[in-house]
Amino acid sequence: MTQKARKILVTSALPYANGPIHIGHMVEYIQTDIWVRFQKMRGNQCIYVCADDAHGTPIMLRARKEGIEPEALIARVAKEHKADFADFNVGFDNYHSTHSDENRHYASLIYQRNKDQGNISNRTITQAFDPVEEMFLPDRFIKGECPKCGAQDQYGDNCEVCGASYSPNELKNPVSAVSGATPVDRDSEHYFFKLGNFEAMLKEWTRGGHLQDEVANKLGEWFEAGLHEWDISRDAPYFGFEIPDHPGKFFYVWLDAPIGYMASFKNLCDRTADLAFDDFWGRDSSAELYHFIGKDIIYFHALFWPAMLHGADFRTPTAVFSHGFLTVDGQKMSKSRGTFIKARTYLDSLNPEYLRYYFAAKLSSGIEDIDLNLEDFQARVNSDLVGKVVNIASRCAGFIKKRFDGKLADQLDNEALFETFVTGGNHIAECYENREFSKAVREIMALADKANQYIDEKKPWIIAKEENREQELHAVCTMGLNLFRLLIGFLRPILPATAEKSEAFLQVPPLAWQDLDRPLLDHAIAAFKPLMTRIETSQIEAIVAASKEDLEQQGSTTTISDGPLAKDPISETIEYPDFAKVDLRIVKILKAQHVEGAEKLLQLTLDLDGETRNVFAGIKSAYDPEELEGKLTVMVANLAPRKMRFGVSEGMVLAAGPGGKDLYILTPDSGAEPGMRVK
RNA sequence: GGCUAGGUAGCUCAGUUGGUUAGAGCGACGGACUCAUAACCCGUAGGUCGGCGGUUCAAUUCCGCCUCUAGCCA
Repeated sequence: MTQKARKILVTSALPYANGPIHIGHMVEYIQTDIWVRFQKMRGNQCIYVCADDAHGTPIMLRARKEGIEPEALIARVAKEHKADFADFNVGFDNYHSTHSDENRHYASLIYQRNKDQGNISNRTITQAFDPVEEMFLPDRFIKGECPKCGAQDQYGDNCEVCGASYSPNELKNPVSAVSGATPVDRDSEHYFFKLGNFEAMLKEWTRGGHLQDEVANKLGEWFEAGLHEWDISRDAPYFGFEIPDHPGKFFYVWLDAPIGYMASFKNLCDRTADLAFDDFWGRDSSAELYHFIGKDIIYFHALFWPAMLHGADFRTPTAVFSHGFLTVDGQKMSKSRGTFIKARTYLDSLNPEYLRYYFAAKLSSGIEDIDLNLEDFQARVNSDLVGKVVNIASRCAGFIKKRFDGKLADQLDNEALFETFVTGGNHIAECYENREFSKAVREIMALADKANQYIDEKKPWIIAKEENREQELHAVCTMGLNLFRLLIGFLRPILPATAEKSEAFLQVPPLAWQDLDRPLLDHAIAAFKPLMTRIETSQIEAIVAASKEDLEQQGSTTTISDGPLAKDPISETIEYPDFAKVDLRIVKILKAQHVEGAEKLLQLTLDLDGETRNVFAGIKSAYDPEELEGKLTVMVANLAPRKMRFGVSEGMVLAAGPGGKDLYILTPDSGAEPGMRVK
């Protein structure tokens, strides 16, 4: 099987340079790295580049807040990012920055070529402007009351409480999140990328096998809605590249971010012999180009990016591979639960190979989210890697060392079994190629089980005690170690450091896939040293605890301005008669049910000492109906009935919290009975 | 609100182009073994395949509605 080596360029999405890498990010870099290492093991030319995404308003403001130049901020963050990736054994061939000469060059070139082709337009738009800071405000830097539900402290594009989407100028009492000033409208000329010019090209491209089916489905939505022009400019002050010939106007960060892939590759070309930029990016390039991304940024990579490239006479990607998000113990990563785990926090306690293995065991070619279940993580790594795989070497190595002077026999005990492994390897390779890592892992572990069964069947510890069976013992242990060698070869893309240690133990050069169909015979090996140790519960607890500490530290440095009281200050003072007008009563929740078609509401039937009330409460996101029934709570009993879309609501139950899952209804102390007044 | 995905044993996941007893690993329980990092081997128990309705001789699998989880809506 002498296949011609493929030329492949691979990227992961560029991490944003205003914060640390966390384990959610690592899903993508680990997934990509495994695929790249596999390709390299297969003998292909595979180049993996990435960079920090260093531009934009958040970075400018963050630097300002820290009292440093943006360049200093991004230099510091780049150093941290590189260390995190290196320590997770992510083997970039180059890691660059979007704030680089190469990127400025390609951003300007792509802009200019598209402009020459008539793909850029300009017009004046009205935007919110902070008169104190003298800057235009991105939507997420404007806060105010939700125009639909009145919730406080909502961002300029949508409400976290009721889920409504709106434009920033609809917010009530808007304030700039930068200065606290009230924004004013101001006109500015902006430049737009005419995505509509590429409709035919994109329709063909998105259905042309370059995307996963579910992603192509999702994009159908955009085509139906019609392709809008994309605003690619921002006004000064902005940290980014000034648009050629338009002083004071800058490229929007999302324009030059994907161009960072090219810039990083160019940077590598410039210091590598025999690596030519055009071979990979020229319109007629025969090389393969793959982008690994999260499902949240499909839009940019599957529409704007191919269009920009096409419009600028560059090749388009061979494929864009999207993956899902990481949840921890079934929920979004949470700082308060200690599951918002930074890469560095993990590395302080645990071997990166564990997480690489666990992610691999969960990753498929689809875009489903994957869950890091901490208990399962520990059990699975200990059982699969330590108990099964590494143990195979451990249980054979001693005999070889003590009885055979560290030398393997010149033949295998069971060639058929060895062949089974080799054949299994073909399918495992297919799984890697198709990014079905969880399938690959399942098959590798099934083989590991077979290896342990084999050893158990042969019982070398019994043979060793009998006379005249030296040769048999030698062959069995040689067999065991050869099976181990294949397993490590198969796992090498996932566990590069463990593979390296194993290669040192076996005294062989780095394993390539093509080496795996022949056994290692008549060969001296080194003394066995434990390759990997078990995960202790205390190590996981340490990570969770440290992640909670991070939160506390953050809390103290950003002063005390983050609590509920700061977000929603105490209202103006009232007199007792005002309060007395509100008739609060204890009620029993007789019945709670979902309301068909309502996203936020539960319908409650409340018992008020014989009288029943029908109340709609916006607590669906926080409570299951079953858990409410039978509970006592507090209601405003004399609130005027209000007609809602789903019926008349006769009062209001009291609950605290910012919204979403964080809503807590009030419960009286035991002894209270329905109908009692609260005062 | 619209859309794209997902909801299968205690946990993590396979699977079913609709068809007799729905699978694996881990965990639990029982046994065996001692070469090995209390690892490994053999066996047992565990599931109204998210809910309701429809199509069908037959649905976990197809269709509709509902519900929960995640993401996107330039």
